[in-house]
Amino acid sequence: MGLDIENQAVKLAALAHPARLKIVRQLANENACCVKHLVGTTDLAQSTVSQHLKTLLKADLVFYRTEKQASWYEINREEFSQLSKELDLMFKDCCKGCDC
Amino acid sequence: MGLDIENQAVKLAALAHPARLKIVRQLANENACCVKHLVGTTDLAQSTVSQHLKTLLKADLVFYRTEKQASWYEINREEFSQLSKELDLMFKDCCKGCDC
DNA sequence: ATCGTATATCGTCGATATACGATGAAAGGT
DNA sequence: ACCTTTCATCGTATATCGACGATATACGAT
Repeated sequence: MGLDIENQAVKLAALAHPARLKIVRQLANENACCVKHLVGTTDLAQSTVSQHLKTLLKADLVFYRTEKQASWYEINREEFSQLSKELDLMFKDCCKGCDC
Repeated sequence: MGLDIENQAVKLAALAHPARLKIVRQLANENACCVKHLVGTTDLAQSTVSQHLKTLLKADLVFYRTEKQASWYEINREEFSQLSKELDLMFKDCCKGCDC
């Protein structure tokens, strides 16, 4: 059971921006970060970072929880793993409809 | 030597559209297709398909050659392989700055 | 109650993306 | 020479993205 093509496109689009890639790397390194910390590691306004996080959240690439007055975003490794595998299969799938 | 973050974003953006994902799958299955054939497998105008192919070409995800009056686009498996690997590393890279 | 901190959302605006039809170039066939 | 096929590019209309500042919300501290 793979992702449908629309869902794949949403996830890929969520990653298709340098700022969001940086955020994802940061999350991968620290597992979870609050927004203020991510604002510190990028040179973007807080509202812009929140917007990027919303994009990642909608694509299910991160988890979200609040703790006290802070919001914590955590990387969703399962989804990354699946996306990576599907990308790998995508270009290897050279034999649909033939016998090799 | 990995791709820089801008290049990663360009490649991911090139894949972040259902029509281009379908085109890529078609190319993966048949290795190479001419434009007319790809127009037949999508429900888009020929000019739109050409535009999508240009996007994939700029991201180095496909090769291009002309043969007779046709243009052939071929999947670049090397680039897909690298992108897939980097995506895989991205979310696994939990240990930058520690010893594990 | 008020203040300060952390975050989300809104409104705006320029830039980019996406779709189409029209047009033109290249090459093959008659 | 002329027509057809195949494709790229241009022009245009519309939608979405990406950035910011301003504002709203939530909550802990004083």
